[in-house]
Amino acid sequence: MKNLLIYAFNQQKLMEEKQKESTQERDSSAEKIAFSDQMMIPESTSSLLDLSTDHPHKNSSFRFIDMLSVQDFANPSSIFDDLLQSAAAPFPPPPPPPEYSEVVNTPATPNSSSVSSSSAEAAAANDDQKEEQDQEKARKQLKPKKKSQKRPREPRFAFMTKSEIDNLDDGYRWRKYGQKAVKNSPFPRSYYRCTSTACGVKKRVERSCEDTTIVVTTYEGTHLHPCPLTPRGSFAGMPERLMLDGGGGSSSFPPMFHHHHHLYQQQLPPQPIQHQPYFHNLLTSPLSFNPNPNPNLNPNFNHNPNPALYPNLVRERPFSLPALARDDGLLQDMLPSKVFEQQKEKEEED
DNA sequence: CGTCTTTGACCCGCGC
DNA sequence: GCGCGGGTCAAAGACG
Repeated sequence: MKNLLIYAFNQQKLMEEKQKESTQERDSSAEKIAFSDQMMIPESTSSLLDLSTDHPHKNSSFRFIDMLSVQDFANPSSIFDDLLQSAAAPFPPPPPPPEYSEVVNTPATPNSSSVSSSSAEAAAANDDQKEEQDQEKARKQLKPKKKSQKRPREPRFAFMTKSEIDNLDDGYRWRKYGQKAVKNSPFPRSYYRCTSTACGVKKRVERSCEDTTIVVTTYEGTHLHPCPLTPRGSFAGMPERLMLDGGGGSSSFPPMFHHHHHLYQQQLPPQPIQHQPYFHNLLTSPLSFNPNPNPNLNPNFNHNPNPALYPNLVRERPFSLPALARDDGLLQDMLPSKVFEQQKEKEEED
């Protein structure tokens, strides 16, 4: 299986940033364009992870979690910890705790009336619902929908994976609850929800229409439970502490990012890594997103790996950024417009 | 029988 | 107001 991790992002931060920009830079048309779909890509994630070469598990049944399981959990911190810190650096509140309230997690929309739509209002809405339910029942047999209760966007993180498998196994159990055709794309977008009760984490999986080997996975929300894996032995040989951390716990993100983070923290460990076949390519992608070259955001991150240190660089088929730039849907949501611009310029030069 | 996928319908936000 | 598109629901069916 080929896997290619490219980046992650916190879209909520983007929303805030977007709003900031829209108010502060309203006069700059160029900026307006730039932020139409801009994302922040913290440096810690601004490189593409290429897991495709020298992989011992060539068969298609290789599971995503297998790849994830090689992480070194001596350092249990998630890459997203850094990622969030990085992304949040210019912005005030860090991502909400698992028991976040809607207020906390409300997007920075000043005129949004949803800010106060937390428990009290929900209770009131419950009373209303009872009455409305009778009416609704009489009217239709549709389920009573919650009124006036806008759901704030959960923090979202997306990454691209070079894989032939759409639904990558990240250690959690997901239930597919929807599938929609994506505009301008022959590939549908699938919607998954974590099967654990009271865990509202969702993910969307979409395949790039330009590079069909690339799967875009967007995680939304925070896992409130440990990683349920796994009866199938995916964590075989994994240290217990790893299981405890397991990508769940405090981190809502795929366990792989722990490893990712770890590698970046070490900037390629000097000693040979046992699991290197999986991950030592991660830093060596020919594609390096770095729209925000601020070393202060994450000093641990080596965003410009030395090719001499990473001999596997450019071993895999180069990621088609122009193709991505033309992609629609999630890809456009996630790729920074600056990347698009740079690619455009490049194309124009050619 | 429980779990999961499929799929059409519905809801809702947004832009025009 | 209307249409469009994204996101979600839930019934029905498949599967082990």
